[in-house]
Amino acid sequence: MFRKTQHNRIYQDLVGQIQEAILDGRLQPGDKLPSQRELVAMFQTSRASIREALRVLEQKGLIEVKLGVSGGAVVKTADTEPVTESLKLLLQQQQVSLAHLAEFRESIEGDIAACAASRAGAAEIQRLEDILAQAKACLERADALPHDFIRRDIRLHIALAEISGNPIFLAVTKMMHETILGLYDRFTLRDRDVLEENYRDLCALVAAVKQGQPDKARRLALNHVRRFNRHLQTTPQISTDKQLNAEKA
Amino acid sequence: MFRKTQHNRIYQDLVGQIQEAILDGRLQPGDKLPSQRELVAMFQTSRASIREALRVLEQKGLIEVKLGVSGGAVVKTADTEPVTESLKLLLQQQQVSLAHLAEFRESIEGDIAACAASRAGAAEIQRLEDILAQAKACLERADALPHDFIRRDIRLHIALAEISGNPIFLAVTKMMHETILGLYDRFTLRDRDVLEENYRDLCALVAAVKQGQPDKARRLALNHVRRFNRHLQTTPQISTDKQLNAEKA
DNA sequence: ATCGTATAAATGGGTCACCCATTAGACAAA
DNA sequence: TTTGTCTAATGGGTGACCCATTTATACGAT
Repeated sequence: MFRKTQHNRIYQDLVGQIQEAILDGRLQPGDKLPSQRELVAMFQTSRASIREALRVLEQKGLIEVKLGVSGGAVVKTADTEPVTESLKLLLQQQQVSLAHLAEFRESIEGDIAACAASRAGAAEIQRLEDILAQAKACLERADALPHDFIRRDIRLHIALAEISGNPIFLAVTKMMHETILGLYDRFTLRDRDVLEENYRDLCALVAAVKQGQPDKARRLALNHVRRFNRHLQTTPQISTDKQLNAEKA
Repeated sequence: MFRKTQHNRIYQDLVGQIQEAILDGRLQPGDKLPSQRELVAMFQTSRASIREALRVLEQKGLIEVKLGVSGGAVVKTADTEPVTESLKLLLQQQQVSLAHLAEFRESIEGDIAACAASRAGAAEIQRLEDILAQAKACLERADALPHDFIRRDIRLHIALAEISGNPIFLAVTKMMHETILGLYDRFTLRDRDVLEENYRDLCALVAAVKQGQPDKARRLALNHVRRFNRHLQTTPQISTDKQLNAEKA
């Protein structure tokens, strides 16, 4: 029937107006907003309110604020980072288990690989092979940490998501791997055998992408993820701070 | 090699500390943060910095700030809203198309249905059938709007995601449908035929879940999504403000 | 002329002392 | 019991102010 009375907090109004200008295209990426003191004059409000609005716009990923003379708020190009960030928060709050992540990953990684296989050009394939070469170097150098290899592994999956051309795949992939990486410390994934097996999986996957075989790429990616998930399940798990906190309570 | 010197803006430190407390579980949903003036004393900083931090946390969907005595910042329960919000921003900046959403949805909706089919108990099936009954009523009542049916359609998909038992499926499903719903106004999806076809799809899908046939459920869900996506592609699209502005420029 | 250095100016970051509107609860009046 | 009023605590908002960073410019030594 009736709705709650609106408490128009000033900064919300400012955020709305500036956001609208950006989405309308009146403000293009790269454009500089007026200085805070000018905005104070334009909007007839206080600097504190202006700055609260800028903080929110910054958090939304719409602007970037730089320091010093000729600094100020600049409109950013759209990016998946805010989506990734909030997805991560959501997952961390809902106490998502590795099993959940694994199941979800099995659901999409194959399709990402298939998309990438059908859309990759020469430049994209070169990029994948560069990452593969780096990963190989990590395996062969005696002083390289397992962590270094894993970073390349993740970079390759993110590259595949980028090649897929679908920003949702990209955002979700980043979210998954950042979340998994945050859980890595809990696992002692140090077996050289496992890493080398991973590497062979990736080589085969990139080869399928190179040959433009979506179905083969999908199958290989799925097997890769499944094998990886099995390793996670059988690897001893180290307690996290969070769990320790929960036990204390 | 080197990283940019850190400009530890105070509010970022505050956001980090409070966010960490929430993610660690030291602050539970419903818990009240100290008042702004108390936080000033605790963190030895100014109220403006405190408030900038609260604005950011609010934007992240971690807290909610209420007015008046016994008001203040309260830890919120996790929600998909921030993800949806930033995804919508990406969409409006034309970085994500409906085709991207459709592709992503085809990638996971089948697996969600399959999970649900293998995990649904009697109570869950009853719930699905209740929603189906409501949807049927929406089709039969002359005064029901297409919008009402679509809301039931969405609720059924969300229920399936809940039954799947995987919070990532749930979060992603909510995100997808909230985003799609936001775009509905651009489409004239008013054909009764389309809605009834949708309804038959859902009936078959629920039946497969009831019979505990994951593969059949997966196939039906996938066909349902594909057919829906085809309708979106062939339905006349209504221009948005942004496109009108772009044409003017 | 060239190079380095000091200086000035503009910017965002941050603090402080205030004041106002909202709200819950205590309490009095009807 | 109901209604109105007062009070205190809270978040919202403001303006004056100072500081650190950054860039352009002026100026001086070579």
